[in-house]
Amino acid sequence: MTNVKPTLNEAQQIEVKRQMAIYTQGVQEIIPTVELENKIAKSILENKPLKIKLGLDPSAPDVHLGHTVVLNKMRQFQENGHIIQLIIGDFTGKIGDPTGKSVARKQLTDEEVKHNAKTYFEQFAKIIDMEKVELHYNSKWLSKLNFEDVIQLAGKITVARLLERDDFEDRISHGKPISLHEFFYPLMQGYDSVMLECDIELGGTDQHFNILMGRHFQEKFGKEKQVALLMPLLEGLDGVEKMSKSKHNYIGIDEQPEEMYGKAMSIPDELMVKYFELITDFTPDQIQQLKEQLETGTLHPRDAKMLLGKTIVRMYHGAEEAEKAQQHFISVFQKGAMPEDIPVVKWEGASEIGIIEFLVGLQLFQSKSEARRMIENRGVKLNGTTVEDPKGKCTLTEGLIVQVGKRKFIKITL
RNA sequence: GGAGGGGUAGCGAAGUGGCUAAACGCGGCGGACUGUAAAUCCGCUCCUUCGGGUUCGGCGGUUCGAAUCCGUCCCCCUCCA
Repeated sequence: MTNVKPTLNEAQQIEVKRQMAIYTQGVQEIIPTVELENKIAKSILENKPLKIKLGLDPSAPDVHLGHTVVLNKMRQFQENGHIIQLIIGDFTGKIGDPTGKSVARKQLTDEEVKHNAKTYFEQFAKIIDMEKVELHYNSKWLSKLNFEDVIQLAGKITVARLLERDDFEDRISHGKPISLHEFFYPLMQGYDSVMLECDIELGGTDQHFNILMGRHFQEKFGKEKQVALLMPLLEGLDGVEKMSKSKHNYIGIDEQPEEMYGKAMSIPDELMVKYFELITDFTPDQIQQLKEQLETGTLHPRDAKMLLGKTIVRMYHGAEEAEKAQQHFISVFQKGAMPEDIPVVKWEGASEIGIIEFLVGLQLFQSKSEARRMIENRGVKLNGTTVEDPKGKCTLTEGLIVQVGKRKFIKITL
C-alpha cells in the first residue's frame, strides 16, 4: 500500500501518533507496525473508518477475563470511530475440531448458534458498544463455495506453508495425527478476511498463524492486506495455563462480585501486574507506579492484589458492589468469619441421621466414600466444629451450618 | 494392498498368570503454614451395609486364579506401496 503519511497536515500527524500510542499499548505483536500506521493515516486522510475483525467460536459462549484482553483493545478502536466486525464462525464450528483432540465435535444447530451468539453479545455489551458493531456469520459465504472453489482456494497455499503452524509442526514431530480438514481452518479464516476486506484482525498470540493466513489470502485475491494485532494470552488462576473455560481457571465476566473478588485474590503474585495491564482500566502511568511500589516494598503484594480484585469487580458490577465484595472477603477469609449470605437448603429427611448420609443427601458429595474421606481429612465442620467420626450421627437443628473445606457453606432449614 | 505399534483410573504412564483396587508423575480435593498467592510439608483420590463388590477398549473362552494367555469384534497410530 502506498504511504500517505507525508500528505498529512500537522494536526493529522499528531492524531496518527495519538492513536498509535493507544493501539500499541499492551500488544504482544503487530505485523507489521508500519502498515498499521499507514492504515490509520489513510483513514484519517480519507475520513474512512478501519475495519477491525474479530472471529468468534460459537461453541463456547461464556466470556471470561481472558477474552476481555482482546475486547478491551477492540473498544479502543471503536472509541476512535473504527468499525468492529464480529464474525460468528458458525460454518467453521460445524466442521470439526481444529485442535485434533476430538475427532467428532458436536454439530451446533442454527438455533444453538443463534443462542450462543446472543449470549456473547449480552456479555460483550459490557465492554463494547454493540449498537455500532458489524455482525457476520461466515456460513454466509463459506457454505456457498463448491468443491471447485475449495480446490482453487487450496491452490493458493502450499502444504509447506501450512505445516509451519506450530501446532501442526508439533504433531508431525510427535507422530500425532492431523486430519486433512484441519488444514482448512486457516484457509477458511483467511477467506473470511478476504470477503470482509478487513484492515486489522485482532486475536491472541495463539491466532498468529491463522491471522497471517488472512494476509496471505487477501494478497492472493488482490486485496489490501490486513494487519495482525496480537494480544498476549492471559494465564488463568493457576498461573500457568491460558485462561479457559475447560481448564476451570477462569473468571467469568458474569460472575458474582464475591466470586470474582475471591478468584482474583487467588492468582499468583507474579501475574498481578499483567492482570492490571491487560484487563483493568489502569493507565500505563498508574501501572508503572504500582510496579515501583511493589518493587520497593512500599506496597504489600496482598494489598495490591486486593486493589486488583476490587478493580475487576468494579468494572463489571460497579464501585458499590466492589466495596461490598472486598468487605466480604476481609470478614470471611481474612478474619475467618462466616459469610453472611450462606445458601439455605431445606432438609426433608430425618432430623437424627448418620453424618455421611446427611452430607450425601445434601449432594455435597457424589458418594459415601467421598464423604467419609472428607471427614477423615478433617474437612467437614458442623456449626464450626470439626466432625471427627465418620460413623457418628448428628442431630439436625434449625439453622445448622455445614461447612466443607474452606469455602463451601450451607445453612440447613428444617 | 502390505508390515508393524497401540487402546490401563480425569490425563500421562508402569505392569505381561496369583504378593495388583493396579507402581510412578501430573491434575484434583482436604489439612498445616500464610495473604483463600506462591513455595513447602502431611493425607486422600472406583463403590461399599467395611463382610465385600465391580474395574484395565467390547464380547466370549482357557485357568483353582487373568489387566496379563487364547478367539473374536471395535477403535487409533506409524511405516512401506
